[in-house]
Amino acid sequence: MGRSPDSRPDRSDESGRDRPRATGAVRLSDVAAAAGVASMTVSRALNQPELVSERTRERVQRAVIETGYVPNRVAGALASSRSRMVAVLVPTVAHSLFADVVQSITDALSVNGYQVLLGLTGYQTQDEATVVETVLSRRPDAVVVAGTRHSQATRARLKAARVPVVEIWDMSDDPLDMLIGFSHHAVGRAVADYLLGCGYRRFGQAMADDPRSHERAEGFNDRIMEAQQARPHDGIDVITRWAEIPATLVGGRTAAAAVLLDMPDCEAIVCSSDTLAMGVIAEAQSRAMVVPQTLAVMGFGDMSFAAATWPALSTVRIDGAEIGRLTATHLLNRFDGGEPDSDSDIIDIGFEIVPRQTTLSGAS
Amino acid sequence: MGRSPDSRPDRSDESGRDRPRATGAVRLSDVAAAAGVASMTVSRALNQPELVSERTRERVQRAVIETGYVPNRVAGALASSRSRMVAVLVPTVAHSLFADVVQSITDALSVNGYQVLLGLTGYQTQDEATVVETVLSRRPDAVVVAGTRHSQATRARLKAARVPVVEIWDMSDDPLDMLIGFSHHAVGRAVADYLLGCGYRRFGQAMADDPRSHERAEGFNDRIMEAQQARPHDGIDVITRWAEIPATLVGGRTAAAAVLLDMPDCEAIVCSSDTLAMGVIAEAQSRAMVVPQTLAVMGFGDMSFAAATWPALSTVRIDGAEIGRLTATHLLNRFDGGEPDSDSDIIDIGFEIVPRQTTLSGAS
DNA sequence: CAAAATGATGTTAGCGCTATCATTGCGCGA
DNA sequence: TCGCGCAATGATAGCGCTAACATCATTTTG
Repeated sequence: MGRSPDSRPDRSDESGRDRPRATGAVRLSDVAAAAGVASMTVSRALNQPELVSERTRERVQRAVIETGYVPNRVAGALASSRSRMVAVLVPTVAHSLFADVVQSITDALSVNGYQVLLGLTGYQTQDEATVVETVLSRRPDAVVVAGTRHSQATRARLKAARVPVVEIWDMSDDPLDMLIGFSHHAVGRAVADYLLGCGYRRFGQAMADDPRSHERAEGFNDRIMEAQQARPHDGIDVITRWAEIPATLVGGRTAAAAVLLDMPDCEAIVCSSDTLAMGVIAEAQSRAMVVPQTLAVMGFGDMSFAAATWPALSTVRIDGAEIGRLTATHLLNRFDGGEPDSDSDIIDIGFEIVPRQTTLSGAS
Repeated sequence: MGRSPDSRPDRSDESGRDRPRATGAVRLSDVAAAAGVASMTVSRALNQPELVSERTRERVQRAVIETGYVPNRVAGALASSRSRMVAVLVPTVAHSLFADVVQSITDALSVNGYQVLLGLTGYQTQDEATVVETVLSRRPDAVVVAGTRHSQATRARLKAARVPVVEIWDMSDDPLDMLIGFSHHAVGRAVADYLLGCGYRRFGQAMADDPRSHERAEGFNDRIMEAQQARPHDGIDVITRWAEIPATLVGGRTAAAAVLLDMPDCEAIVCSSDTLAMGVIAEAQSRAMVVPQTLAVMGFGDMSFAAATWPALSTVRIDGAEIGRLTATHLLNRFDGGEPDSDSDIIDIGFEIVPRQTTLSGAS
C-alpha cells in the first residue's frame, strides 16, 4: 500500500519522534521516545500505573520530568469521552451562600482529579438555558445546577447530555436526577411559626425578587393565613415588598420604607437575605425605631457578619458547605459506577432558625 | 486503493452518515447530512458565519435545531488549539473579595464566549504548583492567578505554557506577563498614615497569616518606624499578632486578646480583613471597651457588612470588580491579536481608605 | 509437557472537530 | 470570448490522546 493506514508514524524507539512538532508542546510520544517505550505505555504509566511494571513506571517518570511533559487532557477527554470536569451553575458567586457551595464542591472534587467549570446563570431563566448549552459543549462529566425550576429547553438539554445532574439549593418532587437542598417553602413556614411564637402579629416582608425568595415568601404567607383563620380577631397580617437583585443594603432600606409606609404598625420584617436585613435595621435606626423592641428583623443565610452586627441578627442558617460535600460525594459515587437510586439521591439537608438579638424571643 | 486514506468517510450528501455512532451524541456530520452540506460548511456556519451564504446559513441553523446539536468544544479545542477557556486561580471564593473578582471576570468573558475554569489554590504555595499543572493540562487560552509570589516551578510552568498570564490582586516589579492589582505595602503605609493623622500612637495588628497580609503589615510597620524616628518621644509603637486562616470572627477576638495582653494601652487595632475587625470589635465590647473612644478598629476589604455594622467599620476599599473587568478586557485584547505592552499591561488600581465610625477622625 | 492463563507492552484506529488547500461557479474587464 | 479574481463550498489530514485488540514472553495447570 502506497499509503499505509498508519498515516501518523509514532516511532517510539530511540531513533526518535518524526512528526514535526505541531504545537510546540511536549507530547506523549516525546516522553515515550525519551523513555524508550510506546506512547501507550506512557499513557498507562500515568493513568493506570498498576498495569505497568515498576521498572517501566520509573523510567517513564524520569522521562516526564526530563521533558517537562504536561498532559493534554483536551485530547485525553476527546479520546476517552471523559473530561474529568464538573460544571457548576449558580446564579452568582458574589454572594457568600453560593460561594460556600462552590468552594466546597471544588475542594472535594479536586482531591479526586476533577475540576470545576464555573457557569454563572444570573437570576434570569433564559440566561440559564444559554449557560447550560455552553457548558454542555465542554462535555462535562456531570452538571451541578442551583435550583429546580428550569425551562423546558434546559431540562431537555440536561437530559440529552446523559450525564449525572445534581440540582442543589432547593427541593422538588420531580428532580432531573439527584437533588440536594432544602425546602424554601418550609423555611418560610418555619420563620412564620417562630415569629408568631415570639408574639408578633403584624409582619412585613422585604424580599429580593428571585424565585427562591418568592417561595419562602409563599411559605411564610401560607402559615400566616392559617394563623389568621385560627385566630381571626388577633389582627394578624402581612404585606410583602420586593427589592431589586442583587440584594443590597440600600435595597433593604427601600423595601423597609415601603413596608412601613403601608403598615406603620408593623412589628417584624422578614428579609430574604442577611444583607437586606442589615438595610432594614439601618432604616429602622434612621427612624429612631429600636430593634427589636419597636421592630423585629429576621434575615436569611447566617452570613459571617450576622452574628457580629449590633444587635446580632436573627436569621436562618443553611449549611452550604454540606451541600457541596454531599454533592461531591454523590457524584464521585456515580463516576465510580454507582447506580441512580431515588431514595438516597434526594436529600433534604434542612435549615436552622438562629434566634439572636433582632427578635424578641419572649414566649407568646 | 483497498484502504482509502479517508479512513473515516464523511459522506455529506443526503444518503447520510455512515460512521456508526460512537458516543450517542449528535455530531457535526449529522447536522451536515441533515442540511445537505459538508461538515466543514456547518463548522463555518457556526463559527465564522460571514464566510457562508445566507441561504446555507439558514439551512444549517434549521438542521442544528432539528437534530438538537450541541457542539463538542473538546474536539474543537483539540483541532484548533484554542480552548476558549480561561483558568482563574484564587486562594478561595468563600471570601467576598476574590468572589467579586471571579464574578466579574466570568461575566465579562462569557459575553465573548469564553468560560472560566476555576482553580482554588488555598493559601499554600505548594498547592498552587499542583493546581497550576492541573489547569494547564486543560490547555486554557489564558491563566489568571492571584498574587505575584509563585514558586520557581509555577513560574516555569506558566511560562512554558505560552499563554497570556494575568497576575492580580498584588503588585510586583517582575510580573510574569500582565499585572492588575494594587500594592499591599502601600495599603499598610496609607493605613498607618491615616491612623497617625487621627492622633493614635499605640497600635496593634491582628493579621491573618497569609503573604499579602504580611506585606500590608510590613508597610504599616515601615511607616510607624519612620514616625518613631521623627518623633522619638511620642511613645509610638506597634505589635503584631497573627490569626489563623481562614479569617474568622473568633480569630479576630483571639488576636485582639493577644494584642491587649501584651499592649494594654493599645489605642487602635488594624486588621487584615473586615471579618477579623468584627471579631476585634466583639472582643472590645466584651471587655466594655468603647469603640472608637477606647479602642479604634480598622478593617480591610469594605465588605458588604462593613458599612452596616454598629459602629460602622472604617476600612480599606478595593475594587475587585474593576480588577476583574480590566483583566477580561486585557485578555480579550490579547486574544484579538494585541501585543504585549509593558506600559499598559501593568496596572495599579489603587485603593481607598474609608473612614467610618470605628476610628476617630479628629485632627491630630 | 502441551495448553491455557497471565502480565507487560505494542499496534491500530479513531474521538469530533478545524486548518488548509483544492475545487467549483460566477461576474467582470480587456 | 477568455481568463482572472473572488466567493462559496468541499476534501483531506491531522490535533494528542486512549479503547480495544494483538503480540509476546512467562507462568500456571491438568
